[in-house]
Amino acid sequence: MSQTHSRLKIVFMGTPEFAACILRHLLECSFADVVAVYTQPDRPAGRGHKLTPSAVKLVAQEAGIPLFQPPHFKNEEDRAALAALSPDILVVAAYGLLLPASVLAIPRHAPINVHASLLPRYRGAAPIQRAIMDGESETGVSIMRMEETLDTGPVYEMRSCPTAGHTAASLHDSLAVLGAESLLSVLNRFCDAEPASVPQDDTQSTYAPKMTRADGYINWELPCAVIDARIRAVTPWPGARVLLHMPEREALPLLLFPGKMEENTCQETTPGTLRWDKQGLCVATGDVWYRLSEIQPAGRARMDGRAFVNGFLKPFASLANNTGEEEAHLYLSSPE
RNA sequence: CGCGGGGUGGAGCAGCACGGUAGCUCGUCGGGCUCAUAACCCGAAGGUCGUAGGUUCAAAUCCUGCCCCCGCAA
Repeated sequence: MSQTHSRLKIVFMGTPEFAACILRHLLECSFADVVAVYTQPDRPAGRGHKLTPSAVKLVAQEAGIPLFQPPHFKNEEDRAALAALSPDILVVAAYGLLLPASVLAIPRHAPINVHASLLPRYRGAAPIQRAIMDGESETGVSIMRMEETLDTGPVYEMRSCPTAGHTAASLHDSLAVLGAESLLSVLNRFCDAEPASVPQDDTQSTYAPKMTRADGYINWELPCAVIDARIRAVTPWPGARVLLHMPEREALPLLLFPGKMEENTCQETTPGTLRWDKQGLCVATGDVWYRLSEIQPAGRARMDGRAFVNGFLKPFASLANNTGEEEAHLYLSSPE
């Protein structure tokens, strides 16, 4: 692993946690020096609209690495500042900016990118969520040479990872680590010469557009497996959103978290119907019952199914009819 | 000063506009029933009602400051 060649001079560009994870790995790398970090300018975020630094910025600051936060590279002086760093390689991961050719041409060796999918599939902004949502059994990371067009460059290396049981959040974390490891492997080869890369087959490409709130709406008439994949894909954002309709009360907005598919069929029951017992609650889908593990009512903390039944559903046992198992109805949340 | 919702025994909630006995569904502990049970019956423990002040004969309830949590928005 140790090289007799000089260490690689790297400029890193990234913004959210996915990028921060990769940067942390890069900082521990024995054959690369991160000489500067670029990240998106601090933005107002969170309650109170406080100016918030990106995850990458925090890592860079802690490591004492020079930090740049230009809003874009349209100005000659910003490009010149980057060029002055004379990087061997530009490493980009979820930076949030489409880099112009004039910037991509700056590094001596190559501008390379870590993308969370098995290219050419799932190019674009939400590859992790989209892969889960589509029911893919496997996804992964790709290390590629950047081109002017988004996620189209030749690929140095890909590593795959199963999606089973993952939420977008957990898969994101796994892929960030996998991506970092794969990146280091590619960089290591760069110490000698630019490694081989294979062009993407554009005819096989698919696009993974950014997630929207509407992606979190659930159609209960679909098969349980499809619904489960969708809920996992939108967790934690935008979240599986539904409205709980109860007799003589305003509909309650709910955020659902991934649960478990039951064995027993619910063909006799209208999809979306909620049923609860001592263990918790289930909702009817197109085929089998889906047991909800955690629910978050509007304005409340996340809680398990039993707690939700105790506090929110039991009071209705008296209003509705009660005979052992109780039912209410869940409907799709409708777009305003 | 972006908008709104919350903090009540271990959990989830009700009670607060009309101040004055701590409620509900669970959990826990003890006992009973049962071949048995997350089932059922009986009983018990457990609460500074987020925090600091104020008003009042009296505050979970009204007023003010502060802390923490959640959603929207970014």
